[in-house]
Amino acid sequence: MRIGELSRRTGASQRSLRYDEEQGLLTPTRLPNGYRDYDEHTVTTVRRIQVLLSAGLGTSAVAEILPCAVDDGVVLSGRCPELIEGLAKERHRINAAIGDLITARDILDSLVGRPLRAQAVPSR
Amino acid sequence: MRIGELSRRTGASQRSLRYDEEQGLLTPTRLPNGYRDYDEHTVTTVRRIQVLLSAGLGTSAVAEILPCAVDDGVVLSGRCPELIEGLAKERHRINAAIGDLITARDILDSLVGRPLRAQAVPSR
DNA sequence: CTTGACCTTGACGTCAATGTGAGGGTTTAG
DNA sequence: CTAAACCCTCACATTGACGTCAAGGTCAAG
Repeated sequence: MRIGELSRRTGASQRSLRYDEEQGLLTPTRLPNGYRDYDEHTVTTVRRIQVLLSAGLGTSAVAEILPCAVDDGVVLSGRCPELIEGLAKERHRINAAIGDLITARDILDSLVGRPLRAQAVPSR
Repeated sequence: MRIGELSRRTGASQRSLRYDEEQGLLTPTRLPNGYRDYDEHTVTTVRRIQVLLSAGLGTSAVAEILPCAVDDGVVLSGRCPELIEGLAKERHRINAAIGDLITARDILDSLVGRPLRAQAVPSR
């Protein structure tokens, strides 16, 4: 599929898709006329990218992570060896961010007079 | 207290503190020599600002929210009338962000082969 | 052949929060 | 008096993920 359809189907702007490619997150083939040609699978990949970026990972981090998840969604735990360390670090960052968000939400709630629920921090 | 001490006690850079003032988040008085003079209470305020900003709220949103929480930490549910709407919106945004973070964390976990736990999304 | 929808590359603009540096007062200690 | 540690106000630089515009190729329909 070409960039327009991919954009429509993912909600990502064409600019973003080209930017993702520039950053090594996507590697579409080219049609004879030079147009980008994405395969069906890419729709899923783009959604993953959107989630990871919106979670505050940088494009470079996503670029490291992404190729490990490419194959059919199969878990490739053993591969991507020295990467796991970085992942744990990102995971930690994310847990911290979740904590911050919950704290912020509690502040908002306290302003509205909404009682704070006791609730487990969703981490491990 | 002057800006140096406030910076040390909150971890915020002096630049950030001046920026926050420029954005209307802080309104220190001035000493005869022109130096900013913060009261004790400001330490708490700055911490709140840090949490809200790191939660993705913009300075303008924080500027709206903050004055409602100023008085001794007492809950001012009734006041700040038409603001509550905006707060609910921010709350929604935050919950969505939390959801994204959890999704992202799950992606990371699935890469490491860590099993996903069933867990409640911490919202209401 | 022309119109319009689609695609290309390239480059400059934006936004928010903050870094950084210049140039210059003030206050305390020696 | 002078150095050192504070503080001040500009004001330009930076970062990341885009938006936006320019100038132009491609292709199917009429």
